[in-house]
Amino acid sequence: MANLADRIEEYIRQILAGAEEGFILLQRGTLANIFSCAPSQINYVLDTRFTVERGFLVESRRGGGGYLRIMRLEINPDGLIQHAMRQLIGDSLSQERAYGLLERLYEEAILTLREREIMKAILAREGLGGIQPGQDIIRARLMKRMLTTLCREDLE
Amino acid sequence: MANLADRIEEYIRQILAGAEEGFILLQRGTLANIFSCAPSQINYVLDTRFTVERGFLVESRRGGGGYLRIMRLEINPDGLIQHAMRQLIGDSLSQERAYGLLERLYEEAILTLREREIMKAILAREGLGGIQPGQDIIRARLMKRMLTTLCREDLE
DNA sequence: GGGTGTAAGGTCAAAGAAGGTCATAAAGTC
DNA sequence: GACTTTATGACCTTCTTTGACCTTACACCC
Repeated sequence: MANLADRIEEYIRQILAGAEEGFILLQRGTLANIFSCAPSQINYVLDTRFTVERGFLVESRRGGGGYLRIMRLEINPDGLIQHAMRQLIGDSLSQERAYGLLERLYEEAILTLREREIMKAILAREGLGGIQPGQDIIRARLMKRMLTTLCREDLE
Repeated sequence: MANLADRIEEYIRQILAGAEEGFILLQRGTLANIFSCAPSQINYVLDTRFTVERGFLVESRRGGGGYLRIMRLEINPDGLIQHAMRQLIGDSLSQERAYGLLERLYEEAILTLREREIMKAILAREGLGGIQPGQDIIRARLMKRMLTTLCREDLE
């Protein structure tokens, strides 16, 4: 059931979890070799799974001695929500990015599982389908409202 | 009586009954193969038999490694959530009624304070303002989706 | 310092692998 | 015979995987 992309993601997360410094260095070719796949598959995994919304930053370098540098973004929990709203949400938000962000907030223990699932139910395409003006606009608005609510001091 | 749809339903129920987690993962193609039928027949069964009203929720994923995820909902017909759901069927929902409902669910300890506030933020007039088709319609839809989520057995 | 060879990683389009939808045919039911 | 439920097939959308081709960095040589 677990496809290649998921297995590669798992592998990278594993290594990252064991990294003292919060980042790891990998080589694309080596990784592709380990999983016997096309090198560009690694890019696909990085592009879809190790996104900023999910709390990762990827840098790379080409040429001899090239590498991939994958970082976990550590932000203090207090600032995380505000940061998310400013940097990541904006006026329009796709389901993919919304889900990535919720995943991240859950991993940081800012949301409970139930809270995350409630929010996913709302922000899903099926939930906001057929809406005017544009579901990405509404999604951004609702996400901000929910996160703002969680920042209220009386909810600590 | 033992038509194809009924037999497929029975098969899925059987597997689901043995699932600790309250959900199962299946593949549409595999299932269609087992019963030598068109894949869309599986959708027919899911659409007619594994509905929210009957206590199930279905999610899916396309593409390589795709699946169907069929979840059981905890259903107690006299429960507050079920009562609320019945009222929402085919209905529209004002902010006042929505808030009232959330209040009761909180008092009955079905919702945490945070959950209640998240849901209020979503269902508020300011949240759904300027939306087409009609904010009361959308509010009912979103409320139903949230309540359904709360019934998922895998969130216990 | 400027070629140039080699060793990385990047991009993008197309093929493949799922599941979804909808109109229509077939089978039951009354 | 009319209505409802079930079943199929053609066509669509989404997600994954691959491969051909491109760009960047370094090393080495002259």
